Amino acid sequence: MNTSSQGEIKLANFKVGVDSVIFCVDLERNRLLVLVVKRIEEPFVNTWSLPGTLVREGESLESAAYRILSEKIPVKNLYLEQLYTFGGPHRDPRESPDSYGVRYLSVSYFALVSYASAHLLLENSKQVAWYEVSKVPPLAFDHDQILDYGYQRLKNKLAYSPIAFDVLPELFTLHDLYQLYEIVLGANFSDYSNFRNRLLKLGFLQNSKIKISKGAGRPANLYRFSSSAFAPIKDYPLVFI
Amino acid sequence: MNTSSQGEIKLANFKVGVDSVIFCVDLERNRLLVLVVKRIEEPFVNTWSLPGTLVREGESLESAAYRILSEKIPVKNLYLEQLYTFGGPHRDPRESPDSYGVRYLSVSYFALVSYASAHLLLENSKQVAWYEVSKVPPLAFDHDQILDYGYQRLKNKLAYSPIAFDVLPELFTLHDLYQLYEIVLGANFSDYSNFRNRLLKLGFLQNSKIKISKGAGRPANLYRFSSSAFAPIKDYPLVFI
DNA sequence: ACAAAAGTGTTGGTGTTACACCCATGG
DNA sequence: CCATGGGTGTAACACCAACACTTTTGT
Repeated sequence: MNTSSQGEIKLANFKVGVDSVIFCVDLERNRLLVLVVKRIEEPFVNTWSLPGTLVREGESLESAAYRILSEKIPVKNLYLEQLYTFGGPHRDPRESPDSYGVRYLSVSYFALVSYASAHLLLENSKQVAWYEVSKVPPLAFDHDQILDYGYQRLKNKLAYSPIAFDVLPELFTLHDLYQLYEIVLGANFSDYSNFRNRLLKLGFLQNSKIKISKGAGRPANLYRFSSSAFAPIKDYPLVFI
Repeated sequence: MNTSSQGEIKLANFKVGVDSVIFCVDLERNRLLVLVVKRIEEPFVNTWSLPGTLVREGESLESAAYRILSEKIPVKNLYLEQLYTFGGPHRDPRESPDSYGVRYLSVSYFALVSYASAHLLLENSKQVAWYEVSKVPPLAFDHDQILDYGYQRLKNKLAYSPIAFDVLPELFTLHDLYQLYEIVLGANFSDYSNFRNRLLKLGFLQNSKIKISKGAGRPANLYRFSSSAFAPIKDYPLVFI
């Protein structure tokens, strides 16, 4: 960072926004949902957009991300990570010449939240909504692009990281887990029996021996993610698919 | 991004810096190098740091990254991608209370450049240097962290993406390619014969049938990366290791 | 008894690992 | 003719996809 002070060179001044792609897997109705909010001011007033906020004094990027999240849903049982930073000029219409040349930069975050948290808000105001990923309307700014990017990341993360266990309940059946993967990656992403064998062979799923019945049929075992059993293998390249 | 206008809430104002982790593989001496520059002003004056700059008016993040790059080396034959954005408060000492609360955010980029480009600069001033990754001195700001992050990314990219071919010469031997991988990933990352078979089976390496001799021993075939043969498979999950 | 849900087993095929071996050239 | 650098082959094994099958429950 050098500030060579030749006559005409001026540094840009930025406001920094944090926009989040918040996913939620609805296991009851087999849907992958993403959270959108309706803009209440210009630009793009009344257009759907990703939930976001501008970073305040003394606030970190991640805090800002958590702040908007917590305004919408309980911030428990979630996975959050930084996605990408979009910072080109002219990506925000507010960057008009008459606004003293202030630029708007957006640091995007990607989150996966538990359905239990999420559906608290399902009946909420008209300003906030969960859309199925395949049915999201056109979004404000470059948010369509950010959403695509986040969706890709979600699919990759699911294949290589244990993020599913951040949003499943403490105890879950292997069919729940399989279904979560199916909803995100598409049906036939893998044979159930092979999926099951692979996961169990990795050794971090603990059979609680507690049984749970879902109508007719053999009751399923409830499993638990054992972070202590996962710790030693966390740095190896694992594939969960 | 909502600008709720309650009394005391103030948005932070940012300068945005772009810092790059620039790697270069020296095939002649089996070293992985990273570019560092000596700071010529406060803060951290005379400390080594990653090459960076503050974003100017009308300039995109990537342009800024290319700008510093091009000051140091020819920006041909390189791979560049965004790494991570560090934006917490207090990461930059310039954020003192008397500087009107301006925050410094850093968008980091990661680059791999060809050795041919890089060594043009090897004899340069005392302000710029290539260090072996394992011997980099402590860096200014949080640049040690950024370097670590970039090194990780380099290793991952090499395993899953054809970035090596961006920095190898047009024609190269399979041993050159293997050596490049060895330097970055460490010796014994894979058996040579297996590495070779895997790469050839992927089908995008074109044998030019031109032979080249390296002292005694059988001459090696020169290969060429065929981007047209790679295109159809680029979206599949490939492993090059 | 039967259908539904969960869980187990089998089999052919493919990929990977760790080597040993063969080929072409310079000195 | 042999050391050197380059290239090929292969046996054992692990893994994986696909599918059939068994077990346990509710009605």
